[in-house]
Amino acid sequence: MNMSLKVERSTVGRQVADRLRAAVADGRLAAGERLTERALCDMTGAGRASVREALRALEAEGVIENSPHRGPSVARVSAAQARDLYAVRAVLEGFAARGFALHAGAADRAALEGALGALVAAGSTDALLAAKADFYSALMRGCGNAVVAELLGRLHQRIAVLRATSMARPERVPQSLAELRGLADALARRDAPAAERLAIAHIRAAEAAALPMLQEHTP
Amino acid sequence: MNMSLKVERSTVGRQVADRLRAAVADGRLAAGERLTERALCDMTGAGRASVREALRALEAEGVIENSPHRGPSVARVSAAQARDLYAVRAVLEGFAARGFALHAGAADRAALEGALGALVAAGSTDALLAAKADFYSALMRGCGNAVVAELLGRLHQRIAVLRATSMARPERVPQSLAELRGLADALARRDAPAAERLAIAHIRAAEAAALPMLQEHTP
DNA sequence: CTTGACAGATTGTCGGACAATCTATCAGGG
DNA sequence: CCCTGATAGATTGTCCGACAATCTGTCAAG
Repeated sequence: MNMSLKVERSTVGRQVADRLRAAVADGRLAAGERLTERALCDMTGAGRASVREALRALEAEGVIENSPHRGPSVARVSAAQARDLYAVRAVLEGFAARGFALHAGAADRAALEGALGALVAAGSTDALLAAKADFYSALMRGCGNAVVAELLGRLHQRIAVLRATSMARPERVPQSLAELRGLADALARRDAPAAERLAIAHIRAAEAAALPMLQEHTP
Repeated sequence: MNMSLKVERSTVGRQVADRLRAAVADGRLAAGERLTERALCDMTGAGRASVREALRALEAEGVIENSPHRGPSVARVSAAQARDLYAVRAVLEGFAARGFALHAGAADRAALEGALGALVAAGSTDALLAAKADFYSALMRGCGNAVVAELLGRLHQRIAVLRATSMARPERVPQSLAELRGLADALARRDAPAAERLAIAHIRAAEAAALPMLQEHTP
């Protein structure tokens, strides 16, 4: 049998973690905001044990920071940290793109193309984000390296925090789309060097668009 | 003031995590071994809350695996995972080496040279491991990217688990030392491409020495 | 204005308790 | 004999309450 139906055992702690993650990603919890356990208990209805569990998970992901006896707060991403974050992401995503070009299966290639189609056809912002997630999901599955997939997942979380502090720039969407199409073409051609180069260029462009917003806030 | 005297607030949970980490790294806890909270409480004298906290941290680091209602167990690293682990480590460490070559400060360069000196002069295995840790510590500080330093720290943890399952090969020490010296030379020359190439080659060699041990255990 | 002590708030940690769930053992049927 | 199903034990997930340790802000004294 090869049916991978993971039952996705959901515990309260994980639900709380998911809710907090989402709240941070869409800006309901601002960067630097302090989170008291009591408040989170009241907010979620969960007990302190579950809340603390969620906080540990988020802390490990880098979404929140915690110092003993002072309490956790939403991670504040400095300009320097953001630069480091994007640099590492570029390296890893370039590696993933190369891996996909070299040894991705037919299913993952099809999924990537499908996501790209949904990407260009997306009407709403939500649809666009969903298609983007699908695109990256296919890329990660097809790159043949579970570790890089895991690490990039966390980096994306942290960058999502960052993106919530700056703001969305709809004017960059067409440019970003063109970059992704170029990447997808290289992947389809199995052109590993080009894929790596384009993936890195894509991240660089995203960084160049996002960083200026931060420079002002963190002198 | 610029004196970074971090007080290293130690909580019981972190102490337990450190002890478990060490126990896994040196093989006292074998890969795949199940860990019951009760046993850990008795072993460490800490309460369940602290033990669970430590378990969450180790789980996030990839040192242990956990599935709800079944309990945690020491992570079992398959041959495929090990391959992925080394591949990502090579990419990241190459990136770090490049960064160090390009913009490391004098202090970090001196620390690297000092660690290399201690490395060749090391008499015991403990001294050798300590010097190696110093070497990597200097490399991470000098690479100018805190994110890659953090990620590599975790990867090293996971690889330590792996190394505990296979065994130490003292016959590779001279070869490994020569590789590190070559890397240090390239770093001192500020030769970024060579540094990246040598760092990657070093990881590849370590992988080639470690992987065969795993192939047999995980068919 | 700086320094020091004080009080409030919050976390770290423990112990106990109960339900939900997993695992292994064992009886019964084909 | 092998497979299926139920039962019991063990373990985790979760809550509650409690107390000490520590941080933070306020306020008085110099």
